[in-house]
Amino acid sequence: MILSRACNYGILASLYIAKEERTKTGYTSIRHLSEELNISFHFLTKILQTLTAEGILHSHKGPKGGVMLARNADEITILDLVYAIDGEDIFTECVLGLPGCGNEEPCPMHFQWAEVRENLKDMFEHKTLAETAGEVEEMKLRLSNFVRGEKQ
Amino acid sequence: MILSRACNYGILASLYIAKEERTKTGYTSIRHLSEELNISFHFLTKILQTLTAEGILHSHKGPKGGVMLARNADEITILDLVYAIDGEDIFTECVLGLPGCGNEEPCPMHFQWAEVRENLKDMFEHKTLAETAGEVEEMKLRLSNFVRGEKQ
DNA sequence: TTGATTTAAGATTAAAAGCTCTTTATAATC
DNA sequence: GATTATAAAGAGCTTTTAATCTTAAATCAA
Repeated sequence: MILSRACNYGILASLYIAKEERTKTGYTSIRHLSEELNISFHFLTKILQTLTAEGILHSHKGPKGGVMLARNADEITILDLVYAIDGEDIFTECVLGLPGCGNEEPCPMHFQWAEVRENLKDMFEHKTLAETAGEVEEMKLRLSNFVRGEKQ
Repeated sequence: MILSRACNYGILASLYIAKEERTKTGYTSIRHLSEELNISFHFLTKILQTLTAEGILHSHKGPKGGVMLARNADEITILDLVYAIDGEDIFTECVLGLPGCGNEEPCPMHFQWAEVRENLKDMFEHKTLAETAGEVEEMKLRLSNFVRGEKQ
């Protein structure tokens, strides 16, 4: 898998929050997110703690607490989430795992891989939460881990 | 990491074998491969067993034994190795990890990801061992896990 | 001010990936 | 035949990732 499971969950949850915030204000509880998306509550809590620490979300304890986007949804990209959770390694690592691979000491796939990798990065960078959450709503795209029919 | 470590090692070893076979015939011992590439002998043995079982390599026990390419080097692509070791999952999996994601029930990144993924697959498919091993030799590209100067 | 609700934090467990060790089977050479 | 070199096979250890459990801290509302 190209992204870690934590990163998958972090993206799905952030998209869900962005979608909610199109019509309501205030915090979204992690319990609610975990139920809607079918993600373990405690695991999701940890992931969202990371996003909070990275300044992408705000959190609030107590009743009516939860998390919300710390910036405008069109100022947060999927790339921001990937960086926050998985780091930037996937955009710098050698595809054959050679330490120190780069333009100076390239592995046999370095230049081709660098191109694909750049496309991947562009893809993540051009997807804002605002735009993507909009698509999710208009096109009724999936966000949850449920398979068709299994709950909603 | 996009490919497993086992897959990295399998590719590096196969390229080394292809390079050797440009000038010599017969088997290349796994011990030799593991020393040249700085890869654990037992681990590499297992990986190459898989490639042998998949019909990509031939093996031979006893003195002067080892492994050799089972087909002509221009008839083996890096994609063949990836399929044999990691399977085809990375070319079918959802980038957000949603089960059953596809054209019918797409996740919010499905179509963009499908494109990047196809580029990645093309990249692996167009790299034959013959061509790549040639480049390694002509351009003195790296194959081993050693960092510069550490043995060479 | 007490109780309920919620995130924070850290310890623990489970599963997967990566790696090592030992033994066995086979083949070549002397 | 005995010895040595080699791959095959499988058991088992280590590290990383994923997930769970427990307790603490903060906040709100009655």
